[in-house]
Amino acid sequence: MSETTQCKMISADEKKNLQDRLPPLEVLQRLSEFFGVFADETRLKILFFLSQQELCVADLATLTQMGQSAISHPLKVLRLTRLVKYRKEKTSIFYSLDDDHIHSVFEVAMEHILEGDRK
Amino acid sequence: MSETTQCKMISADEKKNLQDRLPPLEVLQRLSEFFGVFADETRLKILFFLSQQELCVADLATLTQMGQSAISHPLKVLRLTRLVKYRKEKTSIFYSLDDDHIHSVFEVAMEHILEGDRK
DNA sequence: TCCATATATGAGTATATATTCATATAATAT
DNA sequence: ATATTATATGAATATATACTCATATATGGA
Repeated sequence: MSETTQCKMISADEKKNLQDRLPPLEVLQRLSEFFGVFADETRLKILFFLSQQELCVADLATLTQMGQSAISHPLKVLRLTRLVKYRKEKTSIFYSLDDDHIHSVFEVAMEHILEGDRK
Repeated sequence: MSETTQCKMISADEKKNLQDRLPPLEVLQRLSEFFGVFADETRLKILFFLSQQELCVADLATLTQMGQSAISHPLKVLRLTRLVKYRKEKTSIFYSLDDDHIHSVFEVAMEHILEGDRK
């Protein structure tokens, strides 16, 4: 914040224009939160398995070879961000994906990664 | 890892099948790193401004109202992940976007966020 | 050559986050 | 009722990460 550098290749008008077009902070916050959910290997594994089929918590723990609590916590994050939904059956809780966009998100990400490999 | 829960609604065959289809850990790592880059408001601001036009570091600092170092560090992350490119001109360094997918990434993310609002 | 400017980098710190452990809750079965 | 099973949750800890400050580098001009 306290800088001496004053390059300003852009004019005051351009500056104002650009700043005005910047999405509101609230939107930026929600965007970064959204991406943050995908920035974790455990949650990615869960999302992958759920993209294949509906699964209960215990099975997700088995599949990921992680503890039950280590699955419940990320599942809560996925619930709160509305990426998964669930239904109860007896004492089990079955989770499934709750967003059509998830596949698109992965596709774009994979494109970027694969493109990097080509270079 | 040391759990007693053994729900296993899925069979041993299903389990093996699902685990085999899971993308390799290296891919999952790179995916989570990729998303992690977008999980930061400062980097999102930088990416937005660069989506509008090529800019030097000092201008990015002015636009974001952050210090020069606070911009250089995230720029390094964006460079290493190949999301931005740069060119030198005298003592300035001009950054610009280096990935066609970025717009798609944002579009999908915005769709999710807006959909959540509707509910 | 010496100085000024623009940017990069490393260390330090403060904060966020993932995992573990222990425990709570909720539903079922005996 | 009590025990059992599946899941959720809170606290604690360990690790990662963002920002600040100080300094280094690199380029151009005097």
